[in-house]
Amino acid sequence: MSELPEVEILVRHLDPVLRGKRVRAVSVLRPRVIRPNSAAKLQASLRGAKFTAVRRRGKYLVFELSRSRNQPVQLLGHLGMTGRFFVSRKDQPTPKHTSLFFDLGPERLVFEDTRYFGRLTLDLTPLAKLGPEPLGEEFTSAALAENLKRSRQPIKTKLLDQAVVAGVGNIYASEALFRAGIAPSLPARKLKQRQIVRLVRSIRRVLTEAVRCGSTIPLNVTGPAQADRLFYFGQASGTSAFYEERLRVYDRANQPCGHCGAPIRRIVQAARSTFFCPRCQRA
DNA sequence: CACCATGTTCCTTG
DNA sequence: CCAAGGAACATGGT
Repeated sequence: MSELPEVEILVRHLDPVLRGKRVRAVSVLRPRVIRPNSAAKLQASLRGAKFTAVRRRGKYLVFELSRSRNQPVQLLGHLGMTGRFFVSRKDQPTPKHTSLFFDLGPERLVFEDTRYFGRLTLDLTPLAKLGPEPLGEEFTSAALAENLKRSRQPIKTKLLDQAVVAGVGNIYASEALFRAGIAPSLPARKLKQRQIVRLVRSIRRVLTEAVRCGSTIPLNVTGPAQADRLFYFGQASGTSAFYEERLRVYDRANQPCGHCGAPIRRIVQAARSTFFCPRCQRA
């Protein structure tokens, strides 16, 4: 969960379901998720507001609502590592690690998050710090080159910087570098122009394929609210294998590279796992 | 018990 | 001031 493609798919499901629904109340079970705003402030701002749209920016969900007299409110959501949003009937029990839920009348919008790294806030300043959308036209090789040219950081680490490109996480950073044939340890400023061009294309391709693949996965509705519209995906037994088959290097340490047969290696960079083919991605 | 995990922010160090 | 590294956040799986 929770790199750009997963958030994109979630947003596509949530948008038509939430549009027009009114927030009757907000129940905050874990006040820390609302940092830095207080729970009381969020409840006061959202009570009675109506969802008008749900969109995505980087890995953030942006909930747009309208209060009385058409006053717009925006709410920023981040899934962290394990966060999930889903809609279920009010008579269904909420899961164990529910951070918060919105009372929508007969239904609820539930924010479940096992590790509680996720966030929900009225503070929109995180959006201002994000770099270009990788699938938008502002993400060009010239823009990427500008961001890489002064950095000695390994390119893999640099791709995780949301100010460089918004939405790439640990899985797709490894995948994009594999497809571009670039060693993850290469210092960012050492990339040649043609490598940067290839990297931009690889990032776009990897993310686009993931969104397309996720869109075709039947939603996994196992769980406490089986009959309801739950937005789990890529998580359950059946769908997961299919979903992860597309990943060519991530979590494949010691398995043969699909291109050359050399064993995939796992290294640690900036305290995160990186997977790559030492033969297809030479330093 | 040890180590690992899809993310971000804050603190320290150079 | 900036870049880079590491801890912290919290819980569960292997």
